[in-house]
Amino acid sequence: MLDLHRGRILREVARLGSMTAAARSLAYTQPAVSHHIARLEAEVGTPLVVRHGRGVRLTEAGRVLVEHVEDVLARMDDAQEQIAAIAGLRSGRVRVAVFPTAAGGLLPDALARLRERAPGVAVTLVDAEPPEALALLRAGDTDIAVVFRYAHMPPDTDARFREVVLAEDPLRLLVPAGHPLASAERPRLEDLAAETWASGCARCRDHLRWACERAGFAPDIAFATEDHVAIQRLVARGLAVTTLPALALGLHTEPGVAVPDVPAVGSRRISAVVPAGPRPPAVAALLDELTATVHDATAADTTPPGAATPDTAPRDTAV
Amino acid sequence: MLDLHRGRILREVARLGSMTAAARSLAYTQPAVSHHIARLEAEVGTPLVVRHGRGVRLTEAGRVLVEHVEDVLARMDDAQEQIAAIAGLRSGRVRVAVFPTAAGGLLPDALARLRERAPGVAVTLVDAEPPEALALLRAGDTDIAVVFRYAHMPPDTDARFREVVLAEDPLRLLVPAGHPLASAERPRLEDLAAETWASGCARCRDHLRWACERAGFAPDIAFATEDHVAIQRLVARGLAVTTLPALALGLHTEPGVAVPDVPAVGSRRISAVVPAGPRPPAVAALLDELTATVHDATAADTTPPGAATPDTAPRDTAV
DNA sequence: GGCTTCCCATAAATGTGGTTGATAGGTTGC
DNA sequence: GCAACCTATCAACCACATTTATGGGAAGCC
Repeated sequence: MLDLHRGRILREVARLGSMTAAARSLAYTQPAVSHHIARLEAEVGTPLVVRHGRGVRLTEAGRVLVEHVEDVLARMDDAQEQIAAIAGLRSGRVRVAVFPTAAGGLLPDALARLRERAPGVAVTLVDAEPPEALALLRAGDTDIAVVFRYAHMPPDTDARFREVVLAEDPLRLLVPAGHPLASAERPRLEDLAAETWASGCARCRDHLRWACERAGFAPDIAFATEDHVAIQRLVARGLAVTTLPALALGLHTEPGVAVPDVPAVGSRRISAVVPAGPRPPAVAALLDELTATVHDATAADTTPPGAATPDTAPRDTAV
Repeated sequence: MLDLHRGRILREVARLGSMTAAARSLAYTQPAVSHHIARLEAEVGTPLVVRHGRGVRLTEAGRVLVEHVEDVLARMDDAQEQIAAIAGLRSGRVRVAVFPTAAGGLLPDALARLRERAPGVAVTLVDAEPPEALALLRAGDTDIAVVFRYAHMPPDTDARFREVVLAEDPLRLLVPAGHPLASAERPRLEDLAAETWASGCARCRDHLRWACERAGFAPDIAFATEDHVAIQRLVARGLAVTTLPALALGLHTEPGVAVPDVPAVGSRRISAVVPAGPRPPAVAALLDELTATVHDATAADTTPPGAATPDTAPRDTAV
């Protein structure tokens, strides 16, 4: 059996062309290196190096061996790295800051999967709207920020972080059951413009205004609440119409509201933002489970036909 | 650095599901195996096995490591096999630099024999006059230099190399057919001195001048060409006389030239020069076949009675 | 050519690490 | 609850790797 330790010494001899230099490089004495090479040669039964001027050159057999050793050493490094990742999952910690809807609609499933895969990882979760979540991330007070961004909002480019796109969350139109729009195949603009609107958080309101403006009217927004149950109940009572992300709709659908079978009226992009650079194993694992969760969910879910996953597999992009 | 030896022990533990069984299988004691696993775990910083009923099971980290170890062990076996192939002449490479006459008169037969004995050995051949061949050898750009040396040339003593004498190549006198000297049993000095001479390479010319001077005259050298066919044709046309090594004469004998049955007018020593020290198997094999080739050739060949192999069997001597 | 410098090979002494044998603790199955 | 079996730990022994010391050679530089 060839000893990898000796193989590494041979590699160093090959690289430096001298046993003495290899000894220096490896913090050995020269006779130690000499001895190891001799042992290696005895084991394989053929010369591996020949003296050449000052120093030594490899024979063909030596070159062949070094080539294999190179690959093997790289492979062992891989193994060690992989094990370190697993070891990290044994005692890791992840802090997640996540906007409320995802805290209910995405994280529980992802965390359950993580618990199964890495029971030792301790997860703490705080809910925070995207700006606050990113602030926490910048301050180093969270490891992952799960955020969303509407199309009209500019992506802030901060090279210190990476955005992993998780899903496109389509916006559905919500009207009271029995409302004329409930059965309309294509809502007419003037009908929408005549409605009273309810809306959620500040960013959602901004988006609603932006989208309506682009369509050619200014919505009459009479109600504003971040609670998606409350907002649905306002609709159910016939007080307003609204738009709601499919994710929120999946958490709770109030009786008395109708979701017209019309194309999505827009969408928001849900992403996980993490610090750039190497990720601690626990963080990488939770990211994995997050992407896997949304992938499984959208694959199984046929209700929201506009609910499109990103065209390509979730990939890292500069924020 | 992960020790492959321990990796193999872990593999056996994984295979058999028990340290005791692995110890039996590897002819170790149980504590030895236990100790090795513990060391391995200390090195990677995470448990690799967990007790499970009677025996042990691998953790995920353990499974990952075993997987890598399997591949690495296979790879090391490949390496050993490949080296064994080189050592066993089933593979390998030899580079030969050889002077032109020997490239035609010696190498083809020797290489054919080598091919038969070691079909896997790849040979590359370049022709080079002795000084260039030795330069290639010194630079490490060839494994064997086949060279010749006239008696008047001093052997250069370079302890880094070994000279294996292959043959003494006698110089034959060549005259036009029908020439008075063609039938002379002993050419008279004044007849030779009166002739016009042709000669080959620079070293051959030097030797001709040196030999003639020793005999007591200065030759009139009118023609110089390294091509031994050209030189023979000059003789055949009656333009000159010359000397030619028997080896060259064996390659081609031009109609119209006569080789007087007189003692050889000198000789050159043909040698193979190789780096001192242990020889790669393929190099040693080609050296063998070279000596065997000249031995067989001179044994079978009765035409040049003066063509003497060295008194002793070819042996290594410092150049 | 003689000198210095650098490199490899070998031999003996030393220290670290592997192996062994004995033993204790824990789990399974009857 | 007992017996069988397996792993963990400890101390002693042994082997091997490494070091220190030394000699021989080759390369480069006056």
